[in-house]
Amino acid sequence: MSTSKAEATTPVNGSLTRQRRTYSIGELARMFEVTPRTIRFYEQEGLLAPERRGQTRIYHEKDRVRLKLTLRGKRLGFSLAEIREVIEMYDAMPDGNARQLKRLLEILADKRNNMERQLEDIRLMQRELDDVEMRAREVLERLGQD
Amino acid sequence: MSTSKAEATTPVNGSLTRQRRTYSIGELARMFEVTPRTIRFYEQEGLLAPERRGQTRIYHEKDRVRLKLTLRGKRLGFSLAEIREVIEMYDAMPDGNARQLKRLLEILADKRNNMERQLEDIRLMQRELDDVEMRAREVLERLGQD
DNA sequence: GACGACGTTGACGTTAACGTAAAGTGGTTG
DNA sequence: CAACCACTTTACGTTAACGTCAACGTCGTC
Repeated sequence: MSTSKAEATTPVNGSLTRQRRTYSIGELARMFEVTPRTIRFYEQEGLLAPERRGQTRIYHEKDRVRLKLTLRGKRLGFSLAEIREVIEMYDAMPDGNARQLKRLLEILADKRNNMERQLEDIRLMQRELDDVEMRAREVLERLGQD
Repeated sequence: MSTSKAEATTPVNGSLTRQRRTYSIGELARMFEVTPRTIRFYEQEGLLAPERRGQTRIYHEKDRVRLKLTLRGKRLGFSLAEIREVIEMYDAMPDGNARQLKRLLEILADKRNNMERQLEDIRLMQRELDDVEMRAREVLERLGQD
Protein backbone atom coordinates (compact mmCIF):
# COMPACT_ATOMS: atom_id res chain seq x y z
CA MET A 1 0.00 0.00 0.00
CA SER A 2 2.09 2.88 -1.29
CA THR A 3 1.25 6.51 -1.84
CA SER A 4 -0.64 7.73 -4.87
CA LYS A 5 -3.07 10.49 -5.62
CA ALA A 6 -5.50 9.93 -8.48
CA GLU A 7 -9.12 9.52 -7.54
CA ALA A 8 -10.65 9.89 -11.02
CA THR A 9 -13.71 11.93 -10.21
CA THR A 10 -16.42 12.91 -12.63
CA PRO A 11 -14.95 14.09 -15.95
CA VAL A 12 -15.03 17.82 -16.49
CA ASN A 13 -17.50 17.71 -19.37
CA GLY A 14 -15.32 19.38 -21.93
CA SER A 15 -17.72 20.63 -24.61
CA LEU A 16 -21.41 19.84 -24.35
CA THR A 17 -23.55 19.59 -21.21
CA ARG A 18 -24.01 15.79 -21.00
CA GLN A 19 -21.76 13.63 -23.07
CA ARG A 20 -18.89 11.17 -22.95
CA ARG A 21 -21.01 8.54 -21.34
CA THR A 22 -18.91 5.51 -22.19
CA TYR A 23 -15.40 4.33 -21.49
CA SER A 24 -13.12 1.63 -22.80
CA ILE A 25 -11.44 -0.72 -20.40
CA GLY A 26 -8.12 0.98 -20.98
CA GLU A 27 -9.46 4.44 -20.21
CA LEU A 28 -11.01 3.24 -16.99
CA ALA A 29 -7.80 1.47 -16.06
CA ARG A 30 -5.74 4.64 -16.51
CA MET A 31 -8.29 6.71 -14.64
CA PHE A 32 -8.07 4.60 -11.53
CA GLU A 33 -4.50 3.49 -11.96
CA VAL A 34 -5.28 -0.20 -12.16
CA THR A 35 -4.65 -2.65 -14.98
CA PRO A 36 -7.27 -3.87 -17.42
CA ARG A 37 -6.65 -7.30 -15.98
CA THR A 38 -7.90 -6.07 -12.63
CA ILE A 39 -11.08 -4.70 -14.16
CA ARG A 40 -11.79 -7.93 -15.99
CA PHE A 41 -11.16 -9.81 -12.80
CA TYR A 42 -13.69 -7.69 -10.98
CA GLU A 43 -16.20 -8.48 -13.68
CA GLN A 44 -15.47 -12.17 -13.35
CA GLU A 45 -16.10 -11.82 -9.63
CA GLY A 46 -19.48 -10.25 -10.26
CA LEU A 47 -18.59 -6.69 -9.31
CA LEU A 48 -19.07 -5.26 -12.77
CA ALA A 49 -21.31 -6.16 -15.68
CA PRO A 50 -20.46 -3.84 -18.56
CA GLU A 51 -22.31 -3.75 -21.82
CA ARG A 52 -20.79 -5.62 -24.74
CA ARG A 53 -20.41 -4.41 -28.27
CA GLY A 54 -19.50 -7.72 -29.85
CA GLN A 55 -16.57 -8.89 -27.80
CA THR A 56 -15.42 -5.60 -26.39
CA ARG A 57 -16.64 -4.16 -23.17
CA ILE A 58 -18.35 -0.79 -22.98
CA TYR A 59 -18.44 0.93 -19.60
CA HIS A 60 -20.99 3.55 -18.63
CA GLU A 61 -21.17 5.95 -15.72
CA LYS A 62 -22.81 3.33 -13.57
CA ASP A 63 -19.90 0.98 -14.11
CA ARG A 64 -17.41 3.70 -13.35
CA VAL A 65 -19.13 4.49 -10.09
CA ARG A 66 -19.15 0.85 -9.13
CA LEU A 67 -15.49 0.54 -9.83
CA LYS A 68 -14.83 3.62 -7.75
CA LEU A 69 -16.81 2.22 -4.83
CA THR A 70 -15.10 -1.12 -5.20
CA LEU A 71 -11.65 0.40 -5.02
CA ARG A 72 -12.65 2.53 -2.08
CA GLY A 73 -13.94 -0.55 -0.33
CA LYS A 74 -10.67 -2.28 -1.02
CA ARG A 75 -8.68 0.54 0.49
CA LEU A 76 -10.78 0.09 3.58
CA GLY A 77 -9.87 -3.56 3.74
CA PHE A 78 -13.05 -5.17 2.47
CA SER A 79 -12.73 -8.29 0.41
CA LEU A 80 -14.13 -8.39 -3.08
CA ALA A 81 -16.67 -10.94 -1.88
CA GLU A 82 -17.96 -8.57 0.78
CA ILE A 83 -18.19 -5.73 -1.67
CA ARG A 84 -20.02 -7.90 -4.14
CA GLU A 85 -22.50 -8.96 -1.49
CA VAL A 86 -23.46 -5.36 -0.81
CA ILE A 87 -23.64 -4.48 -4.49
CA GLU A 88 -25.86 -7.44 -5.24
CA MET A 89 -28.24 -6.64 -2.43
CA TYR A 90 -28.32 -3.04 -3.47
CA ASP A 91 -29.28 -4.02 -7.00
CA ALA A 92 -31.90 -6.44 -5.76
CA MET A 93 -33.36 -3.84 -3.43
CA PRO A 94 -36.41 -2.58 -5.35
CA ASP A 95 -38.03 -6.00 -5.32
CA GLY A 96 -36.14 -7.40 -2.37
CA ASN A 97 -38.18 -9.26 0.20
CA ALA A 98 -38.13 -8.27 3.85
CA ARG A 99 -35.66 -10.94 4.83
CA GLN A 100 -33.15 -9.81 2.25
CA LEU A 101 -33.55 -6.21 3.28
CA LYS A 102 -33.05 -6.97 6.94
CA ARG A 103 -30.01 -8.94 6.05
CA LEU A 104 -28.75 -5.93 4.13
CA LEU A 105 -29.30 -3.68 7.14
CA GLU A 106 -27.33 -6.13 9.25
CA ILE A 107 -24.45 -6.05 6.85
CA LEU A 108 -24.54 -2.28 6.78
CA ALA A 109 -24.48 -2.12 10.56
CA ASP A 110 -21.50 -4.43 10.50
CA LYS A 111 -19.67 -2.24 8.02
CA ARG A 112 -20.50 0.76 10.16
CA ASN A 113 -18.93 -0.86 13.19
CA ASN A 114 -15.94 -1.57 11.07
CA MET A 115 -15.69 2.08 10.09
CA GLU A 116 -15.91 3.17 13.71
CA ARG A 117 -13.17 0.81 14.68
CA GLN A 118 -11.02 2.01 11.85
CA LEU A 119 -11.53 5.60 12.89
CA GLU A 120 -10.33 4.73 16.36
CA ASP A 121 -7.42 2.76 14.92
CA ILE A 122 -6.47 5.72 12.81
CA ARG A 123 -6.53 8.08 15.75
CA LEU A 124 -4.34 5.74 17.77
CA MET A 125 -2.02 5.15 14.88
CA GLN A 126 -1.65 8.87 14.28
CA ARG A 127 -0.58 9.33 17.86
CA GLU A 128 2.00 6.62 17.45
CA LEU A 129 3.26 8.29 14.33
CA ASP A 130 3.45 11.63 16.13
CA ASP A 131 5.42 10.00 18.89
CA VAL A 132 7.86 8.21 16.62
CA GLU A 133 8.35 11.32 14.53
CA MET A 134 9.12 13.41 17.59
CA ARG A 135 11.75 11.01 18.79
CA ALA A 136 13.26 10.78 15.34
CA ARG A 137 13.51 14.56 15.12
CA GLU A 138 15.13 14.74 18.52
CA VAL A 139 17.80 12.27 17.52
CA LEU A 140 18.36 14.18 14.30
CA GLU A 141 18.81 17.36 16.34
CA ARG A 142 21.49 15.82 18.47
CA LEU A 143 23.25 14.49 15.40
CA GLY A 144 23.30 18.00 14.00
CA GLN A 145 24.77 19.54 17.14
CA ASP A 146 27.63 17.16 17.82
CA MET B 1 -13.26 -8.76 7.80
CA SER B 2 -16.09 -9.57 10.17
CA THR B 3 -17.18 -7.97 13.40
CA SER B 4 -15.50 -8.68 16.72
CA LYS B 5 -14.83 -6.75 19.85
CA ALA B 6 -11.76 -7.71 21.88
CA GLU B 7 -8.91 -5.26 21.94
CA ALA B 8 -6.92 -6.74 24.82
CA THR B 9 -5.76 -3.63 26.59
CA THR B 10 -3.50 -3.49 29.59
CA PRO B 11 -4.47 -6.11 32.19
CA VAL B 12 -6.20 -4.72 35.25
CA ASN B 13 -3.40 -5.52 37.64
CA GLY B 14 -5.34 -7.75 40.00
CA SER B 15 -3.32 -7.81 43.21
CA LEU B 16 0.03 -6.03 43.40
CA THR B 17 1.05 -2.80 41.73
CA ARG B 18 3.39 -4.18 39.01
CA GLN B 19 3.17 -7.83 38.17
CA ARG B 20 2.20 -10.34 35.52
CA ARG B 21 4.95 -9.29 33.21
CA THR B 22 5.10 -12.37 31.01
CA TYR B 23 2.71 -14.28 28.78
CA SER B 24 2.67 -17.63 27.07
CA ILE B 25 1.91 -17.85 23.39
CA GLY B 26 -1.51 -19.28 24.13
CA GLU B 27 -2.45 -16.48 26.48
CA LEU B 28 -1.44 -13.86 23.97
CA ALA B 29 -3.34 -15.69 21.26
CA ARG B 30 -6.54 -15.73 23.28
CA MET B 31 -6.10 -12.09 24.26
CA PHE B 32 -6.02 -10.90 20.69
CA GLU B 33 -8.17 -13.62 19.20
CA VAL B 34 -5.52 -14.94 16.89
CA THR B 35 -3.97 -18.40 16.73
CA PRO B 36 -0.54 -19.31 18.09
CA ARG B 37 0.37 -20.11 14.54
CA THR B 38 -0.18 -16.47 13.63
CA ILE B 39 2.06 -15.28 16.42
CA ARG B 40 4.83 -17.65 15.43
CA PHE B 41 4.45 -16.50 11.88
CA TYR B 42 4.87 -12.89 12.91
CA GLU B 43 8.05 -13.84 14.72
CA GLN B 44 9.34 -15.61 11.63
CA GLU B 45 8.62 -12.43 9.69
CA GLY B 46 10.67 -10.38 12.11
CA LEU B 47 7.82 -8.61 13.87
CA LEU B 48 8.39 -10.23 17.23
CA ALA B 49 11.46 -11.53 19.03
CA PRO B 50 10.34 -13.06 22.32
CA GLU B 51 12.65 -14.39 24.97
CA ARG B 52 13.23 -18.13 25.08
CA ARG B 53 13.24 -20.32 28.11
CA GLY B 54 14.67 -23.42 26.50
CA GLN B 55 12.40 -24.02 23.57
CA THR B 56 9.35 -22.19 24.77
CA ARG B 57 8.68 -18.56 24.04
CA ILE B 58 8.21 -16.03 26.80
CA TYR B 59 6.46 -12.80 25.91
CA HIS B 60 6.84 -9.56 27.85
CA GLU B 61 4.91 -6.31 27.78
CA LYS B 62 7.05 -5.05 24.96
CA ASP B 63 6.10 -8.02 22.83
CA ARG B 64 2.44 -7.62 23.66
CA VAL B 65 2.53 -3.99 22.59
CA ARG B 66 4.23 -4.88 19.36
CA LEU B 67 1.64 -7.47 18.61
CA LYS B 68 -1.08 -4.97 19.34
CA LEU B 69 0.46 -2.42 17.01
CA THR B 70 0.95 -5.06 14.36
CA LEU B 71 -2.68 -6.11 14.42
CA ARG B 72 -3.80 -2.52 14.37
CA GLY B 73 -1.59 -1.91 11.38
CA LYS B 74 -3.11 -4.90 9.69
CA ARG B 75 -6.62 -3.66 10.26
CA LEU B 76 -5.55 -0.47 8.53
CA GLY B 77 -4.38 -2.43 5.53
CA PHE B 78 -0.63 -2.36 6.02
CA SER B 79 1.33 -5.40 4.98
CA LEU B 80 3.46 -7.23 7.49
CA ALA B 81 6.51 -6.13 5.54
CA GLU B 82 5.58 -2.47 5.92
CA ILE B 83 4.94 -2.87 9.60
CA ARG B 84 8.23 -4.62 10.07
CA GLU B 85 10.05 -1.85 8.26
CA VAL B 86 8.73 0.72 10.69
CA ILE B 87 9.42 -1.46 13.71
CA GLU B 88 12.98 -2.12 12.62
CA MET B 89 13.71 1.54 12.06
CA TYR B 90 12.15 2.42 15.35
CA ASP B 91 14.39 -0.06 17.13
CA ALA B 92 17.44 1.18 15.28
CA MET B 93 16.63 4.81 16.11
CA PRO B 94 18.92 5.58 19.03
CA ASP B 95 22.03 4.97 16.95
CA GLY B 96 20.43 5.52 13.57
CA ASN B 97 22.38 7.64 11.13
CA ALA B 98 20.82 10.70 9.52
CA ARG B 99 19.99 8.91 6.29
CA GLN B 100 18.08 6.20 8.10
CA LEU B 101 16.21 8.74 10.17
CA LYS B 102 15.22 10.78 7.17
CA ARG B 103 14.05 7.64 5.49
CA LEU B 104 11.97 6.89 8.56
CA LEU B 105 10.40 10.33 8.44
CA GLU B 106 9.55 9.74 4.79
CA ILE B 107 7.83 6.50 5.63
CA LEU B 108 5.93 8.14 8.44
CA ALA B 109 4.77 10.92 6.14
CA ASP B 110 3.62 8.28 3.70
CA LYS B 111 1.65 6.47 6.37
CA ARG B 112 0.17 9.77 7.40
CA ASN B 113 -1.07 10.42 3.89
CA ASN B 114 -2.51 6.98 3.93
CA MET B 115 -4.39 7.74 7.13
CA GLU B 116 -5.76 10.96 5.68
CA ARG B 117 -6.97 9.17 2.61
CA GLN B 118 -8.60 6.50 4.70
CA LEU B 119 -10.36 9.12 6.78
CA GLU B 120 -11.79 10.61 3.62
CA ASP B 121 -12.71 7.16 2.34
CA ILE B 122 -14.48 6.41 5.56
CA ARG B 123 -16.46 9.62 5.42
CA LEU B 124 -17.52 8.89 1.86
CA MET B 125 -18.29 5.29 2.67
CA GLN B 126 -20.41 6.30 5.62
CA ARG B 127 -22.48 8.53 3.39
CA GLU B 128 -22.99 5.66 0.98
CA LEU B 129 -24.07 3.47 3.85
CA ASP B 130 -26.47 6.15 5.06
CA ASP B 131 -27.92 6.38 1.59
CA VAL B 132 -28.32 2.66 1.10
CA GLU B 133 -29.81 2.24 4.53
CA MET B 134 -32.36 4.97 3.89
CA ARG B 135 -33.50 3.38 0.67
CA ALA B 136 -33.67 -0.02 2.29
CA ARG B 137 -35.83 1.35 5.10
CA GLU B 138 -38.13 3.04 2.62
CA VAL B 139 -38.68 -0.19 0.75
CA LEU B 140 -39.32 -1.99 4.02
CA GLU B 141 -41.89 0.63 4.91
CA ARG B 142 -43.79 0.08 1.69
CA LEU B 143 -43.68 -3.67 2.17
CA GLY B 144 -45.25 -3.20 5.58
CA GLN B 145 -48.10 -1.01 4.30
CA ASP B 146 -49.32 -3.05 1.34
C1' DG C 1 2.59 -44.16 34.48
C1' DA C 2 -0.82 -42.89 31.39
C1' DC C 3 -3.33 -38.89 30.13
C1' DG C 4 -4.39 -34.33 28.69
C1' DA C 5 -3.10 -29.61 28.02
C1' DC C 6 0.20 -26.87 26.15
C1' DG C 7 4.36 -26.07 23.81
C1' DT C 8 7.85 -26.94 19.81
C1' DT C 9 9.58 -27.47 14.68
C1' DG C 10 9.03 -28.65 9.97
C1' DA C 11 6.49 -29.09 5.82
C1' DC C 12 2.87 -28.94 2.80
C1' DG C 13 -1.92 -26.86 1.65
C1' DT C 14 -5.03 -23.00 0.80
C1' DT C 15 -7.22 -18.61 -0.52
C1' DA C 16 -7.55 -13.98 -2.47
C1' DA C 17 -6.18 -10.99 -5.83
C1' DC C 18 -4.23 -10.34 -9.23
C1' DG C 19 0.32 -10.90 -12.94
C1' DT C 20 1.89 -12.74 -17.11
C1' DA C 21 2.27 -15.03 -21.35
C1' DA C 22 0.14 -17.02 -25.56
C1' DA C 23 -2.68 -16.66 -29.31
C1' DG C 24 -6.28 -14.53 -31.70
C1' DT C 25 -9.70 -10.46 -33.42
C1' DG C 26 -10.84 -5.75 -35.31
C1' DG C 27 -9.91 -1.17 -36.64
C1' DT C 28 -6.99 2.67 -38.77
C1' DT C 29 -3.12 4.61 -40.63
C1' DG C 30 1.03 5.44 -43.18
C1' DC D 1 -1.40 -4.27 -47.25
C1' DA D 2 1.44 -4.41 -43.50
C1' DA D 3 2.14 -2.77 -39.21
C1' DC D 4 0.42 -1.38 -35.06
C1' DC D 5 -2.72 -0.56 -31.57
C1' DA D 6 -6.27 -1.86 -28.23
C1' DC D 7 -9.04 -5.36 -27.13
C1' DT D 8 -10.30 -10.38 -26.30
C1' DT D 9 -10.01 -15.35 -23.97
C1' DT D 10 -7.54 -19.15 -21.78
C1' DA D 11 -4.55 -20.72 -18.66
C1' DC D 12 -0.89 -21.13 -15.71
C1' DG D 13 2.13 -18.49 -12.17
C1' DT D 14 2.80 -15.73 -7.99
C1' DT D 15 2.57 -13.60 -3.37
C1' DA D 16 0.92 -12.81 1.33
C1' DA D 17 -0.84 -14.64 5.29
C1' DC D 18 -1.83 -17.86 7.45
C1' DG D 19 -4.21 -23.18 8.21
C1' DT D 20 -3.41 -27.88 8.98
C1' DC D 21 -1.08 -31.96 10.11
C1' DA D 22 2.62 -34.88 11.80
C1' DA D 23 5.79 -36.03 15.20
C1' DC D 24 7.76 -34.88 19.28
C1' DG D 25 8.98 -32.84 24.27
C1' DT D 26 7.30 -31.29 29.07
C1' DC D 27 4.61 -30.53 32.62
C1' DG D 28 0.93 -31.49 36.39
C1' DT D 29 -2.28 -34.77 38.16
C1' DC D 30 -5.27 -38.55 38.84
